[in-house]
Amino acid sequence: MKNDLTTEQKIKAAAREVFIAKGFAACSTREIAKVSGMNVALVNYYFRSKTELFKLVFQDAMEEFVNSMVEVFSSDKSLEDKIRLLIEQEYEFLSRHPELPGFIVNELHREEGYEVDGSYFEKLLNTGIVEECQRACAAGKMREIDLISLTLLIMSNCDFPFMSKNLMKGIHKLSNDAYENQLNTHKKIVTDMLVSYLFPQKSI
Amino acid sequence: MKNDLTTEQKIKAAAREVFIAKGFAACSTREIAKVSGMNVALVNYYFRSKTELFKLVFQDAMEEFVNSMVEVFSSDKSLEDKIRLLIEQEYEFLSRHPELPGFIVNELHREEGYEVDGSYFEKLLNTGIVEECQRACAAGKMREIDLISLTLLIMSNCDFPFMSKNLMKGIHKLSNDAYENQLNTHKKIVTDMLVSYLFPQKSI
DNA sequence: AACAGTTTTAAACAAGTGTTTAAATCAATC
DNA sequence: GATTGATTTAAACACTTGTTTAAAACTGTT
Repeated sequence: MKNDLTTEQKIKAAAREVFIAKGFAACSTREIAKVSGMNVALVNYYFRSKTELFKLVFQDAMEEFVNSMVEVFSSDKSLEDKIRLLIEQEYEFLSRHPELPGFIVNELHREEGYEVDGSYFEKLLNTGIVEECQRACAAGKMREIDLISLTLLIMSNCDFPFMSKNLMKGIHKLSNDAYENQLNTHKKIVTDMLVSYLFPQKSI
Repeated sequence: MKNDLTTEQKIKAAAREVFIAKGFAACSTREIAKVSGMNVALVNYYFRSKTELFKLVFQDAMEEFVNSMVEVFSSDKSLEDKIRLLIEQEYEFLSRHPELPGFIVNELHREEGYEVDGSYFEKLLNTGIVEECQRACAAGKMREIDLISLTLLIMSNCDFPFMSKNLMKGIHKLSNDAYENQLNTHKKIVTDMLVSYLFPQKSI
């Protein structure tokens, strides 16, 4: 098993599992302790408080979430290929961490609570993607669009399909497997739609 | 104020407010009682339990959520206009109930818990929209797309921008007002993108 | 083997949880 | 005005919560 982990690591791993699955409010320190196989007191011994432990878990989640995008923008492909690659990679990443966007979005929602540490995103902005988009727009290679809407377009079409799994399964009466398949075909649709919207073919 | 409401109604209204704002787990019956201005025991007197009360609130939310779409599909406009109108109306509805999709998606997520009562969606299917789409596809008026992906496309691009408000505000360091404005311009983008994807211009 | 420091434990703490009880208040009927 | 029923109340219930305590067990060093 994972007996090579330290107690501290075991607790943090368990906390991540439980926090992401049920959210901050819906789980207890005792549950985290039980999942980690450790004593309740150890949670506070290593992490001071449930809240402090949550902050760590949330930060990690946020970093993973953002990092999955940074690589792509750092590559030296064309802008169109970057978008294609980004969607591809996001769907791959989210297949492995399907609960992550829901976790982040939801915990950010609960009473303005955990503010977003902007530093996560500076990394993303430092890839030069913003300037690249501006240049592409100016050169007429890409549709004029502000960065916020671009972010929204991509995240909406990548994250929401994973977040809304149970809702979609309910609406269309789908099994787990059926929905996984659906996600795969949806990825292609989203790629087509976004690329053809952002990089319209010139009419002759 | 709203003193014309019965005690039962006051409690249910308060429960809705608190449940939607913080989620089932993060709020207590005492908080609901306090917000409603009533005694704790009355919550159980009228609704048997916190869980039972939640089910009522969730059902109502679900119904509102779905009803906002049914009207549009029942109208006698062209399919393209229905899509346009649907997006328009969804953004308008979500401006008034911005926390609704997040509430639904998130509470459905928590441990497979509340299954989706399919009956909500039968109403939607009974509008004949499915057949209309199939006919439009067959006639080449609309891109071939399955109903699930169509649902996903529309909901992703309508709901996610509202659900991710705090995340987006954090990423792009926006004020509340700035984000409200952003939502307005995003609505147009989404409409353009979806319509031109679903109803592509024939190449000459 | 004795010590010091860290790690782990069971137990306790006060505060908060959902829910119930039994008495008090209210409203309407006779 | 007494009686019945529904409504409201404060108090209590047993249990869970996050956190702390103080003792135990373990570690490595002398």
